[in-house]
Parts: sequence; C-alpha cells; structure tokens
Amino acid sequence: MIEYGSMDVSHILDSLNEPQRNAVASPASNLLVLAGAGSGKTRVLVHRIAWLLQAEQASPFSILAVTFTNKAAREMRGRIESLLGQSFSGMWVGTFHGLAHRLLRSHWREAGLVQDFQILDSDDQLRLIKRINRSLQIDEDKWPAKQCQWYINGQKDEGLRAANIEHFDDDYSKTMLEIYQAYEQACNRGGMVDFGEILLRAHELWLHNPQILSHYQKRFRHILVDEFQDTNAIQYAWLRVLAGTDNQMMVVGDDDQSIYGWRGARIENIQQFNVDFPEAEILRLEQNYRSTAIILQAANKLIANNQGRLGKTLWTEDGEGETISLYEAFNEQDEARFIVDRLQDWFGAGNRRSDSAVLYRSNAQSRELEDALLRVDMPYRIYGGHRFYERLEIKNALSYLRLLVSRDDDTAVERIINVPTRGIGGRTLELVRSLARSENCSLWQACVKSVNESHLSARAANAVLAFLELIDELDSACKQLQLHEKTEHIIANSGLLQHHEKEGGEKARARIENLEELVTAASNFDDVTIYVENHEQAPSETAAEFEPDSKAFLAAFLDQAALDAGDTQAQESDDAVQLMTLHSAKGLEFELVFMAGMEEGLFPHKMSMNNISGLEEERRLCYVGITRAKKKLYLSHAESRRLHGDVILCRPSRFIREIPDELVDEIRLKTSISHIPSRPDRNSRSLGRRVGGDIEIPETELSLGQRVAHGKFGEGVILNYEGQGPNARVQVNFDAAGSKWLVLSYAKLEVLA
DNA sequence: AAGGCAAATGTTTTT
DNA sequence: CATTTGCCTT
Repeated sequence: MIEYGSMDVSHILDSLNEPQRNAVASPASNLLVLAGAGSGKTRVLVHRIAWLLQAEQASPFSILAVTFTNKAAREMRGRIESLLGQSFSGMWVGTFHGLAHRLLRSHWREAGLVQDFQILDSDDQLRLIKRINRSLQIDEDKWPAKQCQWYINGQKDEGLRAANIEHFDDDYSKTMLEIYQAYEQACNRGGMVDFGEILLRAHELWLHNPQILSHYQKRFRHILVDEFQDTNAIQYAWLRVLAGTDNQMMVVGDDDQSIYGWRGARIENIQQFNVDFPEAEILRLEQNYRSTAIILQAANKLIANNQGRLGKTLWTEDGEGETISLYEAFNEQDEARFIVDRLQDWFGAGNRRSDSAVLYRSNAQSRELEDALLRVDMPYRIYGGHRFYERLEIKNALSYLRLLVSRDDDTAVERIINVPTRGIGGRTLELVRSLARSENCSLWQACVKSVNESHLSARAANAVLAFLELIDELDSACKQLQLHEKTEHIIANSGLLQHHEKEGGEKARARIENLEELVTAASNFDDVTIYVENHEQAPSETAAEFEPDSKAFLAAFLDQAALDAGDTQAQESDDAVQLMTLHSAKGLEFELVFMAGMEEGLFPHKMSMNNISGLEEERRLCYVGITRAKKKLYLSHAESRRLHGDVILCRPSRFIREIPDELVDEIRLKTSISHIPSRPDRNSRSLGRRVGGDIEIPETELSLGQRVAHGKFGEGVILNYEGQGPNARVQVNFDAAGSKWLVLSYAKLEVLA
C-alpha cells in the first residue's frame, strides 16, 4: 500500500510506470509532459487530477481541465469519476470553446455581449460572409467567401481583430480587412459570436476585467491541458493569463503528433511554455503500451527525419511482432481489392472487424474502398462527412427552435423564412433585407414592418404574414411543453416533416430519421448541472427558471448543439471495419491498420510538400498513422491512380523509403497480371526512382513515369505523350506548376536520375 | 419555385 | 470522374 500523508493512494499510483507516477505525483508547480503515442497520456492526466483531489485534497472547484473535443472531455470526466467512485460537479472539464462559452454566458455584460447572444457555427458563418460580400458588392469569383472565412478565422486564431491588423496596400489585404470589419459589425449588431470569437472574447474578458480575472485565478489553482501541441495562439494566451504567477499548470502533449498547424495550432507553444515557466519540470513518457517493437521502430526512424524535435524515442517491453507489409498495387482498385482480401483473411481468422482500420490521407479515397467492401458485403463504418447537428434538416429544425428563443435571430430567419417554400422568393427577401438595413433592425422586425406598412405586393405580404403567424403560433403552442415535446411539435407543425416526406427517396427517408433522432437527442438533454453551474453567481434565481419547459433550457440545448456537433453516425454500428482519414485517427488504436495511398503527391499531399514545414507536418501525420497500429501494419500504394478523371502515374511515398528496409516485407501477388508493366523491384524503391519496364516514348530517351526538370516549371513526372521523336508532345506533372503539355523539341527537358 | 443543365471544383477538421 | 454549385429556364 502506498501512503501519502495518512491517505492510501495506491489505487491512483499502482497501475502506473515510473515516469507516469513521477508526473502524477510530482510536487512541481508546473509540469510539461512530453508523451509519445500510446504512452498513456490521458491516463496520466486522469490520474493526476485524481491525485490532486485525493492526495493533495484539492477542491474540485479548483480544477480546470481542457481537452480538444467534447468527446475527450466526457471521457476524461468519466474516467476520473470511475477511478475515484464519485462525481465532482465543481470541476470544469471541457474544450477551450466550451469553457470560454461558459464564461461568456456568466459574464455576458462584461464581455460586451447581449444576454441572448447566439453561436454561429462555420456554416452559419459562411452564409453570413456571403451575404456581407454581396452587400459590399465584392466579386465572389475573385474573393471566394470560403477564403474570407479562412482569413477571418485565421486572424482570430492569432488573437487579432480587424482594428489590430496593420493594413497593407495590396488588394488582398485591403479587401480582406474590409470584409473582416463589416463582418465584425454584423456580428455585433446581431449579437452573434463565431467559434473564434468565443475564444477572443474570453481572452478580452480577462484583460478588461481584472476583478473577474482575479476571481477565476483564485479559483482555478490547477490547470491541466491535453493535446497541448494543438493549441493556437489565442488559446495559449487565454491559459497564460489565467495561470498568472501562482497557479499550477500541467500541459501534456507530443510535438511529433502536431498535425493541425494548417488551422493555427502552434507547436512553438511548447517552447513558449518553457520560457514562461522556466522552473517547470519536464517529463517524458516514452514507454509505449500499444504497438509492437517493429512498428515503433518504423515510427521512430520515420520521425527522425524531422528537424527541431524535442526528441523522444518510443520503446516497448513487448516483442518484435510481425513485419510491416508493403503492397504495390497496379491501381486504386487493385489496392482496394488487396486491402479487402486481407481484411477477409483477418476476419476469417476469428478477429473482430472493429479492431481493424483503413486510413487514408483524403476523404475522396474512401469511395474505392467502400465499393470493394460493398462488393464482398463486409460491414464498415466510415468517419467524415456531416456531423449530426450540421445536417441540413437538423439545422433547419434548430432554426425554428432558435426563433422561439429570439425572433431577432437573423441567421435563423435567413435559413427558414422560405423552408419549406411558402412563396417568399429572392426578390421579397431582398426587400426585407434592405428594409432591415435602412431601419437598422432585425429581419423579423423588418418583416413585421413590411407587412404593416405594405411595402410588398399583396401576394408577397401574405406569404410573409403567413411566416410571421406560423412562428408565433408555434411559439404559443410550445410554451408549456418540455424540450423534446417542443422539438417534436416544431418538426410536425412547421411543415418540415411534410416537406421531406413529399420529397421522397432514400435521402429523404434518412432525413426524416434524423429529425426523429433530434427528438430523442432533445429528450436526452438533461445535463442540467452544466447550465446551473454557468450561473454560480446567482444559483437560486436561475435554477428555478431552469425547468425543462423554460426558454433557458431550450437555449442551453441550442448552445450545446452548436458547440458539440455530435457524431458522424447516429449509432455505433456493430462489428465493422473502420474507415477514416489519418487526421481523424489521432487518438485511436487498432490491432490491424492499413495505410492506403502512400504515394508522392497524395501522401505527402502535393499541397503540403513544397515547403519544409508542410512536409514535416505530413511526416508527423504519417507517424500518427503508423502508431495507430497495435499488431500489424500494411502500407500500400498504387502505380497509377485515377484522379480528377484522368489516370496519373504515382511514385511511392518518400515516407515508405524512410522506414528501414528490414522492417518491411514487400508483398507480391501469386498470380501476376500479364498486361501490367513489370514492377520496379525493391532495389529501385530504395534508390528512390522507377526503372525499366515502363512505356517508352518512341525515338526519345524518355518513358512514362520518368522524372524530368524544366527550366521554368521545375521538376515533374511524365504522365502521357502523343507522337514521337522531337515532335512528340508530353504531358508532365510538375511538382509545383501542375500538369502541362509540352512539345519536346521546345521544352528542353532534362532527364533526372 | 422547382427542376434541369452547365460550370466549377476536387487536403486534412474542431469548435 | 463525380459531386456540388449557381444560373437559367419553365
């Protein structure tokens, strides 16, 4: 029995290894834990919190733990509670956005918000930007709304408001800034906050309100952060301020698994932590409990190619395990067929399909795999695509509910004013919009005005009136109803259900099912504690109002729908093969893992392979993929692949070469297919080039798949040709410049080794 | 207001 | 190639 003081803490420390135990029971105020893949990262966090609560007798109210997803937050709270056998409602465990949102709801006034501010998800945000761009008369082709959204979110991730951005004189900067400004104004006018805004406001709340900051600084003595390598600038700044000089901070992360640089994550925050907390204790967790020695060795060797790592080498007490298998497929169909064959063998040997996963770089690759799986009737679960609360029909239903909370919710009005269609066309809507603009009022008010003051044709006025009356009717009918009854009533009486019913077809059936699922979700929404804790300042006052039939309850449901978009699939299907991108595989593990499409241009992706930081992030992604595998790893690549319609030749990914040969076995099919050009053998792969056997271009020294250099376009691969000799035209896919047709006699191509 | 057709577009994703 | 989008017709 391990005692701490007079407390028996063996249940917290017993199951841990030495470094894990050091982290969990560390007396240091600040801790940086560099935790390799599969080294028990979450476990250390969970046990550390348990340690604080029990051994150090910390109050649950003094603990704030941050994760990246709601799922991770739920899991963490659950694990702490099951470890200690009780629940701790005073503890804050959540995502950055969840926690920041909670602060803003409590301190809306100090944060400069209206009390019933609405959350914009990225879809709402994009629609708003489109509307703004239209009113600013911005050329949609030149400045796509998507790009503007990217810009705005990028600035917010860096903690920058429009007013803070120094303006440059080029077209791009000027236009983006103009849009950003207009967007900020629109959000403020409408009482809307997007995801980035939640973080930004929460940070400003600290800066502008010393008394509030000091309250939370005194409260949260223990701050714990998971996936620290994925924090962006504003998130770290927020943490930094909260930590102040006195609070204890434990951050856990793995610089080698940072794969979200493209959306603002900063690995440098790890170094910054060392600067900000120079006395912090640094611990490494390198013992891996997941994979075989061979898999770990492959991962270690691969990631060693990255510069500037903090340095970590995974090891295991387990055996070597099976070698990694490499398959060179003829094309993507062959690849899919190969994978499915192996999956069938695996399942036939008595294994569970759900212990296997196929990982790929981009979602488009799933199609071929799905086809192949469908053909042999093997169940699969595919991650990706629209999450539950992001689906069209769900968002529409939620918009009706939002109007019950506030009629002035323009986002909701825009969405459903004519869904289902009720004769309010583009022209009418435009009139209402401009009225709203000139009167500086909400769309709802503009609708009322336009009807009362007969700005509209009789027909249009009728349609608008019908909309206004419908919402009012729904509202009064819902007044006394419970949340799930409200939801049900809205779906049935808004016309949405009939709308989808008469639509017909497979898609519509799924939509109706989703709407039914929404009612279930509403009746499951009973997490009252979350809301009540939001209002710790005045619990007696608000708790009473917070009944399942209250407006506040509905608003809380809508908030959670916005902040936690739910799962991709309604229910976990039973034993099924898991298909997902490498990004979504982070944090998961499988006995058997396939990494498909290991080809230059696809993985590393061509958009990321031009600069070192992009390439290194791709390599980390590969590292993440490899370390998902517990027992057996297959890598595959195709010689040719159909991409955007035409067939391109592919070279094996450099990442394959970066794994030592002795860890890899190349699989060859027993029955070789005669019309396939002979494959380069293993030697050629090691040399990193394709040789022999390929189709030669007549009367030239070139052949398909050959690597060449061009004076202007740089290096590339020959994809196709027409004609022969000096007059031949060749299609070259340049690494940087893309695919071009060139006449040989003019192009002066240099043949590369 | 709905359906049809041409044009555009095609990394990764959470909140 | 396949899917989504926006524009144009009815």
